[in-house]
Amino acid sequence: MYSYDLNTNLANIQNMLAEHVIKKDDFKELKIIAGVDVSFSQDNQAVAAAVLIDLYNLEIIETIIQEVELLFPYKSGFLGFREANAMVSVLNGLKRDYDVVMINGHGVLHPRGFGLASQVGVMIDKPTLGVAKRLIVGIHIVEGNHFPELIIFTNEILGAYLNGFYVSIGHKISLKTAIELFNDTSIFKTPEPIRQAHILATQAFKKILD
DNA sequence: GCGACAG
DNA sequence: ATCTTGTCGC
Repeated sequence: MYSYDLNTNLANIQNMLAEHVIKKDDFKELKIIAGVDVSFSQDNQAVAAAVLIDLYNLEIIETIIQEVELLFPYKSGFLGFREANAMVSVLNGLKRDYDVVMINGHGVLHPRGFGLASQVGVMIDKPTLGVAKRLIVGIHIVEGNHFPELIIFTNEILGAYLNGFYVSIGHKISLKTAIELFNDTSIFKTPEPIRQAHILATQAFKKILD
C-alpha cells in the first residue's frame, strides 16, 4: 500500500500542515481535558474512546466510545493518517466541550514536525499535546543539565522526556504548559486522560468482538 | 545491504 | 496496537 510516491506525498502534506501548527499557548482556560485512544488488533475494525476529565480533581465527567474503521495501515512517521480521523470523530461525539486533548503519540517531536497529536489539533483547531513512550527513529536527543531533559531536533527544542514519556506540543499549547499538564494529570505512571481512554477503548473493543 | 521504526 | 503466564512488590 505504501509506494514511494505515496510516502513522498504524505510527507509533503505533513510538511505543509506543520506550518499551521501553533507552538504557543492559545486558549482561554484549561479546565476540561480530553483523552483519546483507539483500540484494534489485526484488521481495520477498531474502537475509539474519549474521556473528559476535570483538571482540578482528575475525575471523569464524560465518556464516549465509537466503532470506527481505520483506513490506513500503520507506518512509523505516518500514524496521523491512520488514527487522526477516528480520534476527531469520537471527539466530535462528546456532548460537553473541552479545552485541550492529550493524545497517545507525538506532536511536533516528529521528523516533519507533524505527528498525530499535531494533526488532530489542526483538524479540530484546539490545543493538543502528544505523549509517547518511544521516540521515532531519526529524532535526536540532547540531554539538558536540568530537569526535565530537553530534546532537540534541527536546532529547535521540541519536547521533553519525563517519567518515561516523551511529551511534546501538539497544537496551540506551549511545551511548558504541556509539561505542566502532563505532571498535573499523572497520579499513576500514565497520565489519567490517556490511561482512562485506553482502558475504555480496550474494554469496549473486546466487548464488541463478542 | 541489514535492521529499526509513535500506535 | 494486541496476543499471553507468571511474577515481583506494595
